[in-house]
Amino acid sequence: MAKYKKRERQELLIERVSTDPFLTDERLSEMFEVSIQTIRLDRLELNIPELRERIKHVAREETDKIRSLSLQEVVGEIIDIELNHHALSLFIVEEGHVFRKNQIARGHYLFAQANSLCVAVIDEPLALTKSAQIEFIKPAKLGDKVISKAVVVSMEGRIAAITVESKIEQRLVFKGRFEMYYTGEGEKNG
Amino acid sequence: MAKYKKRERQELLIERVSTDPFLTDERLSEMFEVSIQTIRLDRLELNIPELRERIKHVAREETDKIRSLSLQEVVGEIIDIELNHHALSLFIVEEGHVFRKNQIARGHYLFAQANSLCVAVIDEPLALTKSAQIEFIKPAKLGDKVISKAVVVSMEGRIAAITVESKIEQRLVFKGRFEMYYTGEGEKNG
DNA sequence: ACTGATGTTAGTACCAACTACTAAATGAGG
DNA sequence: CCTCATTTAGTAGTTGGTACTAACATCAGT
Repeated sequence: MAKYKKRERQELLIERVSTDPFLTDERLSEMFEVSIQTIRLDRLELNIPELRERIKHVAREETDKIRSLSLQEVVGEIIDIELNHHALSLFIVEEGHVFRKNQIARGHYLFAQANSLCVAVIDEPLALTKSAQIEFIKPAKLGDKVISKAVVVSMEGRIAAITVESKIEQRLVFKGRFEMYYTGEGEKNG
Repeated sequence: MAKYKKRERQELLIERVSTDPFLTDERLSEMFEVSIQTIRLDRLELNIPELRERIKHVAREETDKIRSLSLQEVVGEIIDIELNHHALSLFIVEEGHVFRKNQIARGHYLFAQANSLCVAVIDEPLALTKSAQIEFIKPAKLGDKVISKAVVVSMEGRIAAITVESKIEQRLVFKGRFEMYYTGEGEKNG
């Protein structure tokens, strides 16, 4: 019994095909040392589509992803906002955001969430970060839902001061104080 | 002459196929009201591969993008490093990094470059950002090459202090002071 | 009006990578 | 030994092509 049992083989098959969708039945049959027909029966039972359909699917999916990635301009989803006063956003920690080793989110994603929120809360044509003091209190992990709240403390002479607090299940994980530079209609008066 | 001339048709063909790689010769022949053979001759002359190859190409390209995006773990390319002392990285501002309105790079990308560099320069199994004070001195624009330099000032009691300066053509655009928390082999002794 | 070049269409044989189906061989367990 | 599950073999048909040959069609120039 050099080969696998049906059950075993099918589990491995799922894994192989999902990590490399470009495998033909022929290649797979060589890998598992079974006939092509067996592979086809397996795919049938497991509802795995044929090579071409898999590739097509990948191609379709990925053209979609390009869109959602250029929308990654803003990190986190804004769930409440009152311009020039405060704003709330939600950021869910996904695989791409964490260190593989320990599943902890890279700091710059938490920063990015806070920074995006600061840009969004300022109701002016131009808003750029001027400076920030930030603190990472607890690490955020894969799957965590981070709620970030920005509060505008003051807006004077083209500089807004904003405080941000990010929490996971009510626990503070990040806080920061941002100074934003802005210009806009009011510029004529100043 | 309801149809197009050869020249015209071929130009349109390129456009159609590049905007939608999923078109079969049959669909294309209907669109241009010519025979399938004509479409095939056109593809041959224009070096346009067949449907399946086009799809495969898209799929491959995009799976690469995913990889390079999850490799976006580190923002910027490290060009010189001496562990626990200093490190240099290059970050080129691309379309995805800027505000569409004014082509200015979002602050969190400059932060991410600096932050990644701080993580990289610490030669310990775990290194997390604890706090940072940062300043954005001048905006970085589309196409700019940002060189970031991190210098480790001290490493004591699991906390490293690092200063970072980022420049575009010798001009300072960003600076920051990072505190990194780290643990490693030395943990047993502490 | 005839000739030639260019462009278009038709048709055949072949390919990869399948699906869908039937049928036979093999194995492992009771 | 028998039996049921599993595996293999083999055939016909599909899609979306390549590669090639041959037959038109069209128009331009002489």
